[in-house]
Amino acid sequence: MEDIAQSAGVALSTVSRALNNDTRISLATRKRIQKIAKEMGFKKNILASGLMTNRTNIIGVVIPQINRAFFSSIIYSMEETANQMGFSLIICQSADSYLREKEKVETLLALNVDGIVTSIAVDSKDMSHFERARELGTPVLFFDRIPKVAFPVSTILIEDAESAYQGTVHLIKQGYTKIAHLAGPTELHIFAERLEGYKKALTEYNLPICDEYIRYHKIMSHEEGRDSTEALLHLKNPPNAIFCANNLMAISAVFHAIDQGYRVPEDLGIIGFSEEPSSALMRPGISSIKQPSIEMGKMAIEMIIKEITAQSQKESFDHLEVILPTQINIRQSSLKKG
Amino acid sequence: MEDIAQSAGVALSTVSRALNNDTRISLATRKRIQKIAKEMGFKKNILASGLMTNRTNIIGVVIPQINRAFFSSIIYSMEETANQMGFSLIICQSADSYLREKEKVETLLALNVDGIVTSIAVDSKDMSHFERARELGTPVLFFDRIPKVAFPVSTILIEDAESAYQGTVHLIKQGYTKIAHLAGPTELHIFAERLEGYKKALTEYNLPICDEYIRYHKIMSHEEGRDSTEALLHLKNPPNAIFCANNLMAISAVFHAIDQGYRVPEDLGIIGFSEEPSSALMRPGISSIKQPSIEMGKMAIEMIIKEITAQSQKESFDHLEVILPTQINIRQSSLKKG
DNA sequence: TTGTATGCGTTATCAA
DNA sequence: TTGATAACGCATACAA
Repeated sequence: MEDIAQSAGVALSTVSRALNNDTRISLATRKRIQKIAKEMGFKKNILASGLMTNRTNIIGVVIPQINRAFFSSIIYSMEETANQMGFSLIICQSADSYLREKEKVETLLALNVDGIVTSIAVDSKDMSHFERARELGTPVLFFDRIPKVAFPVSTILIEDAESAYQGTVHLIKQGYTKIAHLAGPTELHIFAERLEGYKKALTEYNLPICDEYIRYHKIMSHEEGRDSTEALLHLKNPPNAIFCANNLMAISAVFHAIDQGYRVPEDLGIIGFSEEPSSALMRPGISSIKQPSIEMGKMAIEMIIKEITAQSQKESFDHLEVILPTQINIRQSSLKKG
Repeated sequence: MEDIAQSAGVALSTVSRALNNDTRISLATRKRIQKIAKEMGFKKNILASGLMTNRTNIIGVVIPQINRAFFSSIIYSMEETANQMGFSLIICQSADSYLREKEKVETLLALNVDGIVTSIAVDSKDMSHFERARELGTPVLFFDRIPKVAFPVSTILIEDAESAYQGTVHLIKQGYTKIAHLAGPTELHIFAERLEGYKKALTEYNLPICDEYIRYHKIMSHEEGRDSTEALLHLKNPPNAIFCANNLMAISAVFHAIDQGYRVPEDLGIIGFSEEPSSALMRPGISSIKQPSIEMGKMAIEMIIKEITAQSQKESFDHLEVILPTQINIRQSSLKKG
């Protein structure tokens, strides 16, 4: 910057102001200085700038694991949105560990990120790390996996209970009478909700809620899905449909059943929650409740930036609790009636 | 830090040294200061620190698009590795646009990242932005999609040509005689290599290289794969096997062919390059050449950190050109002989 | 082993 | 409208 000042014959502070488009500097010199800066290939040091302004234009993102279709789609959308708005993203994985989540949040705060957007770990014991962020004046936003306890920040969710209800009702209406559920870890709000939606549908249609039809999973991996499907099919009174709390388990269930000689959807109807890119491509196509991951990512970044902006201008900001609708994509795997 | 200094009754600089574990400070006071710092919940401002040290412990990653199985798996592995080594990752998408890639690199440099790890965009015209990084002393590493022109940085590749050759030979040995190729954009080194490997196999086994059997794609999306498969199957002399340069097109090809009444693998054998998580789960299982994405991500981060470390200690560093082996996973989609 | 003083690159304050 | 200078939070050369 000093070189520019010399070259333009002005003071350092003038250069700074000109580059920040400060209207107090005459348009003429502003343009002139900006031109020189460009010629000299000047790029301002955001660290130094951030030291004074307390703004880095970096948003920290903490998610359990990036290489899952839902999260990678969210991150895709977040980065696209952040890019458009002039922000960068530091992305961290908690690996579903409370301790690591906590460390990551500390690191993000040490890096002076402008805000933190997160989907919490399964075993997050308390929210002290996020409270600390708020104390330091760093906005926090939760999406998808939000804390069960109320917390004064914005949240973005989908209609988990309602969607699970709809998915189960769909199975019932297709004529399936014995419906099992591959559940996620119900410590997490979203999976508890999905379980509730499933139960509500059964109750409403006078079907019994049968404990051995409900299986809980921690990782919700292919292996877990396969093993649970195996177990269900070996019951004395096996189910004829399965509602899965994620999509990977649904895929496992479909193809494990087929491998065992069952016909899908005739003998066993299956619907999953959330989609893989290939869900629609494979045969049978996997029915699923599609989460609006693109919208969710976009909205999360837009909301946190709004809060960041409000905060740096010392305006008040009302936290929002957004609930996004899902879309139920019925494919062959649950179409008994065709 | 000043508060700590007061509380400990020492000078600011002593605190700084103690927190950095400088051995010139006696172990006793070091421990004492560190304890006080922890009690006071002190976290050093990495921005301010980076201003002096020129180290941020942030690595910039620029990839075309994050929500693709290969890249999200790489990023997963990179973040895991970076986390272990005390680094954070800023992740940017180029969306396969030269301009955006260039802007992103500029931003990363303005943020004083310690290094840049990247897989270049399809239409990257020149490498001036990466040259600039090098001029500024910021190490650069290319993986997977590397520039065609030589560039004095480390690179990590897989055996593209050899793997494509092996995949094609596999099809030939299964008894397929008319083998098509769904190619990627050959502006990119890796896809040019895959095409060459395919051609080499045909030549070696005295099969003709037939222009209408080779189809080029830019996005390599599901739609492109489906349309190309459709076109191939409508040829007067249609192929009886397809080697695909990515996996999404392979999945599209398999299920489009099945939908059209072809039997896979009997009528049409298909093998893809790179895997989706569900490749092994679906029926037929999709044969594919598995890229070692986890190893690649790990190695990329380890190598760039080595270079960063060498650089900050002003040691010399020899750039490496690593080539990783692939693994060919034969599944039902290409097993004509069973 | 510790303290003092200065610098990193930028923005903000105050004066001109 | 511009300039001089302090300040941001930390690290380091030099002095003690």
